[in-house]
Amino acid sequence: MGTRERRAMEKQLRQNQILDAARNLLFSSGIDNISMNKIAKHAELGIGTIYFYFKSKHEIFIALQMEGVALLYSRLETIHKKKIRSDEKLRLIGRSFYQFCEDHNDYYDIINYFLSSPKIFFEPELKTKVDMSGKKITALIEEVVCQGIKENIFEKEDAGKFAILFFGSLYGLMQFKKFENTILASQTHKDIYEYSIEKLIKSLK
Amino acid sequence: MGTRERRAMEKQLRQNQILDAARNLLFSSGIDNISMNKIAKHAELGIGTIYFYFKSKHEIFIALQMEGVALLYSRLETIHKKKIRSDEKLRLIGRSFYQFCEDHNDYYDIINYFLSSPKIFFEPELKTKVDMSGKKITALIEEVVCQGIKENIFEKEDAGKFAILFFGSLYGLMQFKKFENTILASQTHKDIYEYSIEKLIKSLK
Amino acid sequence: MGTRERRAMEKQLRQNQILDAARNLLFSSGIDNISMNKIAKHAELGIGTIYFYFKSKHEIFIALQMEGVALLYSRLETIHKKKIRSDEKLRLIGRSFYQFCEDHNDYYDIINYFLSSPKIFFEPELKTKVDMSGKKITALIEEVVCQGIKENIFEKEDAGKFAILFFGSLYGLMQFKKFENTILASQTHKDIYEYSIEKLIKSLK
Amino acid sequence: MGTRERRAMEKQLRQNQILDAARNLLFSSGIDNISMNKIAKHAELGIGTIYFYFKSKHEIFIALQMEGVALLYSRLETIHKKKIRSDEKLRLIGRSFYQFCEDHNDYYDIINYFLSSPKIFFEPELKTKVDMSGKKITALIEEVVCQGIKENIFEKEDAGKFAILFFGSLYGLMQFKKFENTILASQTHKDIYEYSIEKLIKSLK
DNA sequence: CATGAATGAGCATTCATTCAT
DNA sequence: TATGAATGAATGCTCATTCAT
Repeated sequence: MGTRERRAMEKQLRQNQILDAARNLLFSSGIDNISMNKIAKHAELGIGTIYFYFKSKHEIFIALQMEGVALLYSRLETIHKKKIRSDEKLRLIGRSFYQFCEDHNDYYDIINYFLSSPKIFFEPELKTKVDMSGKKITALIEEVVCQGIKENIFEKEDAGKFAILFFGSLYGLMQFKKFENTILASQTHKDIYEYSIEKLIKSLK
Repeated sequence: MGTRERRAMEKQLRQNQILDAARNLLFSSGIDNISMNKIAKHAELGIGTIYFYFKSKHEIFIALQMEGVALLYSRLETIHKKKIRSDEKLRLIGRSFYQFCEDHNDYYDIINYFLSSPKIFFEPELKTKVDMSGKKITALIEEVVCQGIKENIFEKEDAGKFAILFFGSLYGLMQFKKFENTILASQTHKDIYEYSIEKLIKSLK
Repeated sequence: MGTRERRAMEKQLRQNQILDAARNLLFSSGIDNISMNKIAKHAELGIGTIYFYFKSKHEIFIALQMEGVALLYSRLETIHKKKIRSDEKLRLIGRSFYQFCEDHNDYYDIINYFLSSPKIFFEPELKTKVDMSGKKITALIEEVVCQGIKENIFEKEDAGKFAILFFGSLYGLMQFKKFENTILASQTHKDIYEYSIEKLIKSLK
Repeated sequence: MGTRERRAMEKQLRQNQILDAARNLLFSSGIDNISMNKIAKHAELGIGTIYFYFKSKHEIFIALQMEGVALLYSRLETIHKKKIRSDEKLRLIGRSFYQFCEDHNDYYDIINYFLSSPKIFFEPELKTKVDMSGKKITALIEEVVCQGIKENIFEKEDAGKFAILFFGSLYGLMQFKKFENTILASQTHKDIYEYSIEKLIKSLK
């Protein structure tokens, strides 16, 4: 392995080291309690070093968000690759998103962070990056719907619109998890979520 | 009017004065730019006085959130009172929520703030308050659905669950507004939103 | 003494405490080594307290500058009040400025700071404040010149212009003090300065 | 061309490359926004490389300052070479300095930076370098005055002293440019400057 | 020669909150 | 009731410089 390659690898390593620290922090103290100095301390690096690898805090957040979306995407992709009916795929996708949010509170928080932050907040360049990574998710859902239409499982439909409805709805519903003991009263959040998946799928038929 | 009553009224007055200032600030500088000192200056009161009437910043935010929800509720209520078919009611409710978000970016931001902040964030007491105010919204939707079922416009249905699906979905979809030029690509957000309303209503039939 | 008066006095006191700290720091470590945190530590106050009394670092600098100019002005005023010929007054003013720079290296540095900082640097409001304080100096010189003209000591002259030439020249010359051992070579700076005063005065006759 | 010479030339080249970057930065973002890292990036060189050619930021600044002074000097020299009366020369020199400050705000700022920084600031060695480059300016003026004396245009005079008065005055007056709308009130800065040149010249006669 | 990763002190400023009066 | 002075930890970020490779 040449010097250059080793250098590149080390650079990658450091970046991961920083991202690891940030992710840990995110997980343990919530998104509002991450600061660059804390990340540095956690990563056992000088604060300057952090800035050497990431231009700003935003950039770290975005890297994390993209990690999260990539992880979610890979889960959904696995489902998409299965040889099963499209309606079943949608069902599994819905559940998979739920599971993802449960398993990765950290990534969920950060995706949420981007989805819910006021409109103009990130520099356009970064925003586009984030958005595009999100687009992969809805695109995948769209494909599933298209497939279902081809298979005559679903009615003819604007698959692109439905994909956004589907993902947007599930995202919105996830937020209600925190109302389990108040608004939701007697119902469990999980039940409502499952019900919603079915309802949405049925609306395609 | 007795002393006690006058006292109570004055208290109410002061509280409103503070809330007015906070609301103005929220509107003019965004949710991230509100500080207690700024509120005090705006309200032309001492900072100590603010803390006399609200014991924390959270409390002020919650009061504002409740205002927002109340405003939204009153809009929805107006619709509910109309003598129209339940499906039309749902349609109008959906649109009304959209309009509300457009008209009251300030309240939208603050409702969003509560809906999207990490799970354990507020003292339980305050949280309950917030949640309950939100419950009124879903309860109203539930009523509309029940009515529709009675009228045989909708199929028999778990109205409570549907209400949450309906409101959760629309809320989730609203967040995608900011992707109008990226994820949504060729579609307008408004179209997708309208499409979603119809889809959801249809799923009841 | 009422409460209000005591309060006002205490406020004044604190402000002076802060300004004292800043002035000391300025004197001991030069203008580039003053930071708000250092001022706070020196003043034995919390950093927040500093910001309670002064909106920004600029404001402290400006307060200091105005102190300095006021001090210089008072020295010049004393001269102006004397019952002596105007040419002698100018001579004393020139020397007085020199002495002032020697005695108050700290104030000299800060006046210099304002005089030599790039054009657009301060918020207009603050800039005006500073400028106006400076104007008093040139206005006083102008008066002296006018008086000299009336007394027929000086030729008829645009006193306003000359005042600026006079003060500007002396200011510029002061900067050359630091070249005493290099550019100035065999001459002493003081000699050149004295020579310049005389030359400028003579040019009025 | 031997190896050694080529080496020397390459060195010169690199230095210029760095200086170019620094100059550009100086011009485009002002003296307070230059950092070694920025210079490196601009010059498309490693930061280490910069430090190989200049051992500190000061050294770069000094190189730039000397460039500036050299440029000013060359302008003045052109005037000095003309076959015109010495008084006219002084007039043109004065105007030329004014024009130089207007044309080269960047160099003006950096010359100013050296002229106005607190006394002991640079390592003696560097300071001497800077000072000497400045000396050339006053020496040239001195020559002009000497010539004028020889030509009997000017009275017998200590030309060295006058040169410093002349240049110091004009430098000081330039600083007042920024007060055009405040202290200077109704007068234009340019008028005052012109007036001053004349006054200074007349004082020689 | 040339590189660029690493440092960490330092910066100006903000802010929710407390508490003596 | 009402005030507002005081706090100090915390924030994101910059920068000149070093040094191992």
